[in-house]
Amino acid sequence: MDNSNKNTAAQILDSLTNDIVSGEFYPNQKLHIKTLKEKYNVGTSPLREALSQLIAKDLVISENQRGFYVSDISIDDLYDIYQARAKIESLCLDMAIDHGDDYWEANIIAASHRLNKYSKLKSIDVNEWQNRHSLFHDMLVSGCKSPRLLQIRDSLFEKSKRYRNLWLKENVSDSETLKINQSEHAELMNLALERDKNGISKLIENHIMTPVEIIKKSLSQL
Amino acid sequence: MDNSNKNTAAQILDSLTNDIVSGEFYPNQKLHIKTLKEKYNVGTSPLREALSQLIAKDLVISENQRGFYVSDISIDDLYDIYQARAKIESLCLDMAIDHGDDYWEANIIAASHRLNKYSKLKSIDVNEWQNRHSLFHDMLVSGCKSPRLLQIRDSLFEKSKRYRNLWLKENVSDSETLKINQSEHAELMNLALERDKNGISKLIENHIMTPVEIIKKSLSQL
DNA sequence: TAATCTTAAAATGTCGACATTTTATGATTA
DNA sequence: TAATCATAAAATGTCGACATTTTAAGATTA
Repeated sequence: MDNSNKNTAAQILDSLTNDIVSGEFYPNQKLHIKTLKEKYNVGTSPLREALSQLIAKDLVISENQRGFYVSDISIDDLYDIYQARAKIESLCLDMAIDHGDDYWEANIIAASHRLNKYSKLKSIDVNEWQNRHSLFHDMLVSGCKSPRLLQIRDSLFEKSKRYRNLWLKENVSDSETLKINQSEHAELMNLALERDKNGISKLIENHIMTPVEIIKKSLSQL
Repeated sequence: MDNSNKNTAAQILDSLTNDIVSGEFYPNQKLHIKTLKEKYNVGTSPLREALSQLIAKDLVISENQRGFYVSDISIDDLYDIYQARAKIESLCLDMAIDHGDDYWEANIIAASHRLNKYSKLKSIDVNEWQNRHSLFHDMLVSGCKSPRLLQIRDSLFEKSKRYRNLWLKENVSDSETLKINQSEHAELMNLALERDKNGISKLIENHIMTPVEIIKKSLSQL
């Protein structure tokens, strides 16, 4: 959050990550050291350190003496990422139902309320809606109490953003999709509070996999 | 494998990773730039690039202007890592049972045979046993066909190695533990071939969690 | 024309130097 | 004595330079 306490490398890491995930840099695009140095106004060392972290996060690849490239995307990978996300989310919910307490329940209800209220507005700011949407799902899984699984969940979500943003560029938020989503969210909350593992598992996997077919279409048009 | 094609940064990354995972560097140990430069005979840049990748992999942490440290370990984290491993392994097996074909089955049978034969020897090289053991489990999950999940599995396994090596330093391989393991391995194979999802799920989770209590004891003695 | 070779330009990866910050040491004060 | 402060030593993070490799362009040959 507060960049003043970060070194240059950590700051560029944020910018670079964002520029890749948002789609400003295309899949497979060459990342020229010189260009990046000028763009972010930094020297060689912190830039290469940031790129090194992105290698470990699979957002960038490098070949010796041939430089850095944005990781490629593919339909296979799209499907794999989303399926992994669906399975991990389901796993987290399963564990959350085992360990969630009254506070967990209360947080879900509160987040659901905030999402609901906003979804009914006439004019919707997509960013704000996404914030509330993410927070609702975060609350559901928060009960699982496993830092590592939540971390894995986050990193998969970050990777999936690349595909989603690609899709969002062409499709503005569809109000019909939004309503389907809303009824699913209500159902997710109920199943969580009723501690229905099987029910929530099936629903969440479908919920997460929903955009895949649409994104797949956008992808194959490129 | 072949370092000749890797740049210095990638080479040190391997060495550093190994030295941390094997326990040569202790948890929380300060990693002085100067010392490391001398130890690995390299300059600042590739060293810091390697450390940057280790940050992304959670094996190293850094504070601005205060340098690099080996990540800490804890009983909570030990438990979290192993539980995440158990759940992911179970998930992979579940998917493998869905997608595994004749080749998958054959590979399991072959790997099981190699592990079995070696386990019955009078004098056992722990390294060789571990290779065959890992390969057996690799074959079981290989049917899941999800690169991302398998990658997550690998990275969790790497993290768990730190704890296991800590434990191995004090406990030499116990032949009794080994025999229990062997019967579990046979049972795992049968359940896989019989496509018994529920059975294999329970067994694999127990199988993976077995060492946790023992490691926990070693840890609390430090 | 197409393919190969040569040469120039561009880009990468590594190093050591340096400014800045942190840490350790010893002096000063209450 | 204990605590605070000042100073010196050590360590970090960033930069620009440079050697090496790759890429591009043009010349040569079949």
